[in-house]
Amino acid sequence: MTLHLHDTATRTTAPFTPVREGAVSLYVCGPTTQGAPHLGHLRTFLAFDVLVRWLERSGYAVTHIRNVTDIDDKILVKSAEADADWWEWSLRFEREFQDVLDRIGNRRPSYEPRATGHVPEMIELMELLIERGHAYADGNGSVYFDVASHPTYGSLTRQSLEDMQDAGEEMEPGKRDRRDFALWKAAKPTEPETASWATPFGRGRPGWHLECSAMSRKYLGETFDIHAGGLDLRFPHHENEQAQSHAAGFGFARSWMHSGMVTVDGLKMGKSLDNFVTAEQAMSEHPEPAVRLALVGGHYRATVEYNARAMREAETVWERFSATAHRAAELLGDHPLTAADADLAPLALQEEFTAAMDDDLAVPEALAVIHREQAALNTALAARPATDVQIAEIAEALGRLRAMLDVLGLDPLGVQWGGRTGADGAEHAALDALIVAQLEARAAARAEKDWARADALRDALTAAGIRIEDGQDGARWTLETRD
RNA sequence: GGUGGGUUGGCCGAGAGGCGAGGCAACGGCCUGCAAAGCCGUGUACACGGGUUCGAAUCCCGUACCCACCUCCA
Repeated sequence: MTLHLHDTATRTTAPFTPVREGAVSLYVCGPTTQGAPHLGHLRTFLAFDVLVRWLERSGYAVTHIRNVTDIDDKILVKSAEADADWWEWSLRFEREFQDVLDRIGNRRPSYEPRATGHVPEMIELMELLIERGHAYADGNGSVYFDVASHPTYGSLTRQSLEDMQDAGEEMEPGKRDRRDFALWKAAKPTEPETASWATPFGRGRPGWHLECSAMSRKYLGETFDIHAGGLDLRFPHHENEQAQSHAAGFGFARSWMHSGMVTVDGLKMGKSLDNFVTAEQAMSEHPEPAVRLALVGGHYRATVEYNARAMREAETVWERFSATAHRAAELLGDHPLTAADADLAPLALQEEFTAAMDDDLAVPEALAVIHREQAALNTALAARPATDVQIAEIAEALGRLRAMLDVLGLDPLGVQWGGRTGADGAEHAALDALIVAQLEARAAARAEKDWARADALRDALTAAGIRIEDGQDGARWTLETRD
């Protein structure tokens, strides 16, 4: 089986064939930097991070573009409310997004173009659309897309113009049709001067939809492979983008991928319901890889519910992955496959894992394969491997486990999650010396069958957050990460 | 009103006509001085009502309920 991906435009899952052999051009709608990133943002960017990882693992060179909408109505409103410059406000959250995505192990895109840096490209596109009869300037600085001029408008979301719900509000005076949308928004006298740019149509600023058409064209070309984003962007944003680009004569996205929403109590996380959990909040309450697992463990198109119970499960599962990998690494010592920067790319993956990922990134099935590999490795570790052959088998199993987990961004021994020790080297060594001394005292007590003393020593360590596991070759310790 | 998606065992979550996905929890066992960790075992679930079929969670018809989008939204 080759890679199959689901295209939300056709609602079919079909073999993936890129425009250029061996290369994939991907455009992901990025954040509007108006506020702090929440789990919904994380979910979407994580979903497509896994896509990129899998494409690369499959041998494709991926050009991953994710824009930053660094100017829009809300940015202007909120920054004004906070008595801050809009550009400062915007950059502040752009940095916060970057920080949070780094923390959760998201690979950075090839490029992250900002809307404000692409005004000339947008002007060019507007001129092209006006020339072709699909857009008009209202004379006051705004430019609108003429929906009626584009017969296939609505095709992405299978909606007909007639059935579109009437917004009911007052229509902007310059619009010919209520459903026409702004390509360019006229500057308002109340807005700061820095928030508008001169154009042949008057001063104004980018409309939300136009920037994506302009930037995807600039960096990926007039036709590219995949356009991705959150499910809630399908309409109007993606419908409008497609209308602009098609009307301009571009091939635009050959397929669309949309990630499912994050819910709380069954309802979509969002500002209006005030039920959103910020990325910062989630990651301060739970280990980053657990948050990642919770968001990435379900199928990317399915809704994922965020709650304490789900997080507890994610933490448990992550700890088990991590514990198995670390136990194997301890046994293997300085083996090449225990290194944080070990090259996992050449390692063969389980066939079932590959088949699952190739089937529209079926992560739940892929995880089942990982769990099986993990159980096998645990069993092998418990069997006191001693011979070279047995050790080599452990190494191979560890390599397979790491390689599969790495596709999901969850390699417990990788650089992102702290590598071998999970702690700073010097501190860890000092702690280890102290604990080992306690464990030796406990071993002595146990040898004398002084269980009270042995248990007291263990209880003291447990109270300090140190978990003791007695193995056949003595005790090992780990830090208890949970409360 | 329009357009999509969904309803699977205590919980989460795959599957999509016949071979018990998987995970978490629970219970039992092995191991262990005890514990922890690990391993093994135990659950006959597919919203409801009809129908098709030798056989349906999976197909068809109908019903109910939930969610998303149609306004800014990852």
